[in-house]
Amino acid sequence: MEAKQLQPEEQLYPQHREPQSQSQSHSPAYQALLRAGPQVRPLQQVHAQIIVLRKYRNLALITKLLTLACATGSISYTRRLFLTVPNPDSFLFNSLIKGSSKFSFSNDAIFFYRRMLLANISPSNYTFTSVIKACADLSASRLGRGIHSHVLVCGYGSDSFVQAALVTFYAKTGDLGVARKLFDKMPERTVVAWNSMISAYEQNGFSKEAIGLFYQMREWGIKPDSTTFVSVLSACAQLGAIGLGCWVHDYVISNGFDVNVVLGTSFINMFSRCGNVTKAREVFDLMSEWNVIAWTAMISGYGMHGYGKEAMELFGKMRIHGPRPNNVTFVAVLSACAHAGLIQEGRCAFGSMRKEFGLVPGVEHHVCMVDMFGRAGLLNDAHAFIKELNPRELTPAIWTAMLGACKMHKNFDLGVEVAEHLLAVEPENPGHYVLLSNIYAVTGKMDRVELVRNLMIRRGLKKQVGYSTIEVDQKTYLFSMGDKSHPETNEVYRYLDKLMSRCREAGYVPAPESVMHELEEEEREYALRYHSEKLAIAFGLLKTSSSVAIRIVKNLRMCEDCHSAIKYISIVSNREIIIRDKLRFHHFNDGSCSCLDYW
DNA sequence: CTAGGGTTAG
Repeated sequence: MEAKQLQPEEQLYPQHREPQSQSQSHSPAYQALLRAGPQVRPLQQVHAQIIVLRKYRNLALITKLLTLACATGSISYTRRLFLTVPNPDSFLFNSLIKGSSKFSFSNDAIFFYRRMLLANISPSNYTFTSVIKACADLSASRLGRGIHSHVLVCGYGSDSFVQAALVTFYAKTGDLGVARKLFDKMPERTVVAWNSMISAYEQNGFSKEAIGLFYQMREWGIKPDSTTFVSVLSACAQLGAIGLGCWVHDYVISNGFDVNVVLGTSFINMFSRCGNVTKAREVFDLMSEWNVIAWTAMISGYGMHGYGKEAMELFGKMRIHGPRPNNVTFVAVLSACAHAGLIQEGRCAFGSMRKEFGLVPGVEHHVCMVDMFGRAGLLNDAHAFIKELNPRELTPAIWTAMLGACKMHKNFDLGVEVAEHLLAVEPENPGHYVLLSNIYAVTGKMDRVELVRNLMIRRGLKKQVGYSTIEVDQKTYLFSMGDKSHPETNEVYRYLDKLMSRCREAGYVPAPESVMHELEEEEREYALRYHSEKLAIAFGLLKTSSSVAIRIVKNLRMCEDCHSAIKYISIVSNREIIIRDKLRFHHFNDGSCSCLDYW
């Protein structure tokens, strides 16, 4: 073995002397471990020396070796090492469980936890925090709840660290209510407890609740930290709440917070998703450290605004100065190409994934490629691309992208064929019914539309409800079609009617009824006039001064008629209107849209 | 001698 070739004494007693305090508190073997750091080969060498020097009964030494082994990412080495320890103590178990849950070896964390119980060693609050995190990461609901009762039996029910971990666990297993109950009953709520609960809401899509809790936290006089802001900014990004997002930015700057790479990336994401990609770039340029996530966030920001050239320029810089792009980076790059019609660049980037970066393209990348060809009207290229794929790679997502292209470029024969295939393999997805009925409607086959609609009803499926949000004075208002719950509903509808008649005077021609058919009964009453984005725009024009842009976030894609109407609204109201739909941004100004009708 | 909870990109 290695150890025979090495000269252990030399390794363990280096030429230079360590500082006194260090050499007093750490044995030479321990120092050797520290020098080796989290790298498998050096660790194995020190391990061999520990065996040669017969120090393998020193549990402190073995514990450090184990945690370092875990940190290398080699869980198999860690496991083998663990099995050689004759009598592990509680310290060793705690370190091991902590390490494996921290480095996402959740199953192993639970395995070690079980071994700990089998060895008759009582778990402590340290043990529980780690093992609960492992359960959270695995969404191991039953196991986690079992461990929760174990926590209570062992008397750690009111430990604030264990409680924070439990809040996160319940949030990740979908029990938001239980998480909130735990949070409410905490004897002392640390900033971490607040962060856990705010993130719990945000991660489950309850952005408004997350922001509400943030305001409550302020009322309680708890100072937020950068982790708080990461979650709050994520919520802002989801809602398009740029007012609050800017407030956070000012707060962070004026309170001298360090904008680390995580917080910086949150700002980039928030500003991009709230429609201000210039500001996102400013944050990017001011950061002092950039990881692959930060680069990807910025590229993706350009992409969703249709700034393909800027996205590719930044990607070019990343290739020279930045870290290795990963699969997510390529999703951002390829979708930027798709939204900007950069076919050649897209092909080239896709080809480089394997050749230059050793990355295997996945479903998401294939979808981007089909989407890119499809949008550009290159249906043959899209189809050819699909035919090149492995049969097992032909997921519904690929066909959905193809179907979208067929609808966009009015290739009905192929579209119907693809849609029927999709209906067969994913009968539970309402989106497919909607697209198929759209295709029938545009060809005037209204009897088929009715057929699809009835099929959908029989199968108990409901179309996703469209809604739009707008932020006024740092408050977010939500509008959906036909919803009249808003106190100023009548005013909004009246104003919208006036607005639309001015648009018609300016030359706007509404789409024919057949194109605008709706699948659900109640929606048929409200014709195209009342799609949610129009309501939100009307509200925004009523409530804001003429100097600010109207910013809307919509959960679905905009329909063609709204897209055309909003161009006219931007003329007659003389306002910049910025809409983020499900896929990308549309900046309307003076009668034209930044997407150049390419969407 | 050794250890502690929460957060980020499509």
